[in-house]
Amino acid sequence: MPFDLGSRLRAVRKMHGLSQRRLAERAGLTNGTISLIEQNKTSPSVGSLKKVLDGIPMSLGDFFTIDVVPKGEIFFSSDDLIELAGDRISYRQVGRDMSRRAVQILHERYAPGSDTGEAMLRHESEEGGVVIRGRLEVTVGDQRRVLGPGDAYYFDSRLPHRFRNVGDDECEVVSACTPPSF
Amino acid sequence: MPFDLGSRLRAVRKMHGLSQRRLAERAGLTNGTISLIEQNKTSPSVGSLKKVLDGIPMSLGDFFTIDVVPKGEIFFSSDDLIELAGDRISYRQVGRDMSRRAVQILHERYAPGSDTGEAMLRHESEEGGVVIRGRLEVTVGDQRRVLGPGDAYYFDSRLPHRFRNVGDDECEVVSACTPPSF
DNA sequence: GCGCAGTGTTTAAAATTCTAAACGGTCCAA
DNA sequence: TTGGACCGTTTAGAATTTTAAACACTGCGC
Repeated sequence: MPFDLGSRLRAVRKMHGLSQRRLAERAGLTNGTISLIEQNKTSPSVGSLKKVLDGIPMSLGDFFTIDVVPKGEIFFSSDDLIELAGDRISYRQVGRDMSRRAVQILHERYAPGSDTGEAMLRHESEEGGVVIRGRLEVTVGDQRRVLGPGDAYYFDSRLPHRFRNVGDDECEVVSACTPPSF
Repeated sequence: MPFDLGSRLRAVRKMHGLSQRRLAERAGLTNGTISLIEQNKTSPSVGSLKKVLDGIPMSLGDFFTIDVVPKGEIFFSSDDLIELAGDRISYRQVGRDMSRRAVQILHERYAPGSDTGEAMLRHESEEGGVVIRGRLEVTVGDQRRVLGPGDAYYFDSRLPHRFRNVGDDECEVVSACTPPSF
């Protein structure tokens, strides 16, 4: 039961696109320290680890709780959506087992070239959506894909994520956020 | 934002009824170390902290995530239950806002003198119940109370807890556990 | 080829944590 | 009151982490 803190830190750091030196600078430590920690050659003090995480930024609670490898699928092709509907109306579900994942559907539009920027991590949040029109580039952790009409996404919001309209036209998306606000 | 690891450890340790020496022994450290950590006079290495938590036992994730002071009420008098019912049937809810707390109701009986012992902590669990007949001693963290007919409890299962029938007769309880199993 | 800027890694010395033992306190029974 | 058992705290020295600087490697422009 050796807790693999090194790999965990390395995964988190790379997900945020930081080098050892850049993270060390932001954390107020040296790059050597980051290297030793990631190789499990030292066990950092909680204070040092907190400094490192402040440079990401991420809380200690999230660091020890978050799944380093995203569980379940992230991307779904248009055909992968689950049809829940009757005959007149079509409800197509993103993701399979949503029993533990209460979410709320929204409808969004992105002007050409618009960009959400890198979003902060939040605790206990999930989000998903479907692209209706246009081309949307979705980045989740170290995974990235351009989605077209009919494609969809679903992921744990604690992973860093970003949306960009990379098409020439307005982009229309049906998205969902959690927890449900009404 | 100095993370008050010392107070957190002290609270967790006391909830489990351990002295610094007893915890140190179980963790394979010295009592002095526990003392220094709890006073925030040193910032333990993550390895040392893990040893300490193994002696409790508790995971690093739980340690940094758990609420040291239980949120919300724990105990409810008979009058505090929320009536949800119609006219013929009475549904009385334990606790006020259950929207984020999906649980499952059970029906239990305790023979005189029976005792669950100290239960392990589990992640992401909640439980509650109502005493129907008899007298049930409920211990949650550092709080303890003897409940009679009509009284009830609700708490985060990650807190250590214990049930004892302290009466001379069988004790009947309607309890609930999470997550729902059907 | 060369230089340069960027990686991650290693190592002796400085800084910090951890141990072992002592200290002072309370409580309770003899 | 005395003793014993337990409690949390403190402190010098041993063990570990962290630093600072060097090392080795890759990719890119010239």
